[in-house]
Amino acid sequence: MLNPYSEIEYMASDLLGNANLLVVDDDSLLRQVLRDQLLSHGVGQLEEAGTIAEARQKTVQYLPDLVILDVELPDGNGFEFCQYLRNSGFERPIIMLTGRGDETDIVHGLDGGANDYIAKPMRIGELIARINAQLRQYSASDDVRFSLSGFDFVPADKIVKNQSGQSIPLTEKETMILKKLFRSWPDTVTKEQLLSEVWGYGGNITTHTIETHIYRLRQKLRRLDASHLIETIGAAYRLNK
Amino acid sequence: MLNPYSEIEYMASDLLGNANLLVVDDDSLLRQVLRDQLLSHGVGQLEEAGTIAEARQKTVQYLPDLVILDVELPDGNGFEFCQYLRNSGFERPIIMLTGRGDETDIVHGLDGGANDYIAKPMRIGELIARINAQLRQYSASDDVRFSLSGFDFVPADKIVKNQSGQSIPLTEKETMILKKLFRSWPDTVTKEQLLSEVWGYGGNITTHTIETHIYRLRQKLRRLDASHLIETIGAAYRLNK
DNA sequence: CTCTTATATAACAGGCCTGTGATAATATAT
DNA sequence: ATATATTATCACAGGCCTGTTATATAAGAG
Repeated sequence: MLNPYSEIEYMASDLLGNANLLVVDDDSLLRQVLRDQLLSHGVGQLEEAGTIAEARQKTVQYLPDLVILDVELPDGNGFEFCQYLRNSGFERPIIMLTGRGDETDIVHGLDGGANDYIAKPMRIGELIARINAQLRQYSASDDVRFSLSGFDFVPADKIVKNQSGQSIPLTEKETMILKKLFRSWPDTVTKEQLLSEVWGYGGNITTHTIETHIYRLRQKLRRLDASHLIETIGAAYRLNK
Repeated sequence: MLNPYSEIEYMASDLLGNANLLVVDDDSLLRQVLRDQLLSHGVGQLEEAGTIAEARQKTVQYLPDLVILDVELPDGNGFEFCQYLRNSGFERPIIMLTGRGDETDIVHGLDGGANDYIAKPMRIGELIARINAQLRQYSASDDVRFSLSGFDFVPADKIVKNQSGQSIPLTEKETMILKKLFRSWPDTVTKEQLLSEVWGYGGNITTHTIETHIYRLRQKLRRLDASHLIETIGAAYRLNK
């Protein structure tokens, strides 16, 4: 094996269920079908837009985790909106959808910043799988952001925010621990897991050090009225909704 | 705009040219076609494998930046090899290739850890675009690794290595600066760019601070016989091959 | 060539991060 | 209920990180 230590599980870890999707398409019938299918396949939340203007507004309002974007829209085309989103700092996955399966379109879409491109009529299972693949990749990206019951965690900035807009800076270690906790949610994370994930194999550290770091994290979270966020489950920790 | 400050360029930044691809397919004719097409489209380096055994060996030997993987192979199937790679800690993009365009296969492939899935016969332009899209995403991921003329830089571990195996730890700021330099290569990076990228808009910092950090980086690099790596170009810095 | 400006090098010091020791509180077992 | 083990809380101190100040060197202008 290339790396015998990292045993990565490509299991569910319910990415879909925690995802908030935005579907942009002018065909309201298709939107209806997508809504039914996606929600029944476990998508957490779903917003819809029929025009680019509407999509722009909803992107700001809901900051979706992933955008499904049709190319042909009444007030413009999806390629331009995709690039607009990218230039606005929107880094999350965009899956383009189109009736035309032209190679030119696909290249155009992908080179314009889309993450994936599916031709209509698309198969719902494939769409779900591609959505999952995108969410999985994004969750391992540099600029991932986590949210849980109103609290935002931005690893790249090393801060946690609450709904009131208060934000508290985290240290390096605190950020790594919290990242592991968020990524593992709703599962628990043992101290041994934290040891190997955060400190690696060179870390001559006892589990007591972890307890101290958790204590400090809780202190900071308390200042955001989120003292309940980290709960102890036996010899492990877990994020609490 | 969602974020008026981040103006991301989805331009070339020659990801393809610096990429080392591994093509796994038992059809040697197809491999030949792919080789010709990919290299003529600017792919930097390309390795080939006709069997899983061979693919396994070449993955370890060359650590390719991206794997193009056929499903049907003489000594096993691509799905299993894909999962094997993931369980071995291989995090880089895998694009699966298959004659069958069954939805089941696509779902199976993507859920098994593949990043993308293309049905044969594939169009070379689409393949290139999808390769580019994957490389782009990977370059923004957590576990990206950079290499330049024998020097390895692993942002996640905050270390630089040379061919002799010597490695030197970097500080947070040094890592961020080096990451920006590698990502921008072969372009130059001005001090203003470093200011906004590394320190952001709250940083009450003069450009002189950057000069000091570059100095410290060069000191460490000198210990790896890589003193030439960072060169000064006017008011900017650049990585030197 | 001289003056001016930009960059490189070096040393300094405050501050934050982090692991550990010590004690209290809580959970678990017998 | 008592003893034992585990976890939480708090204080401490060494060390590393980082921005700044100071000086030397190099580059560029006129």
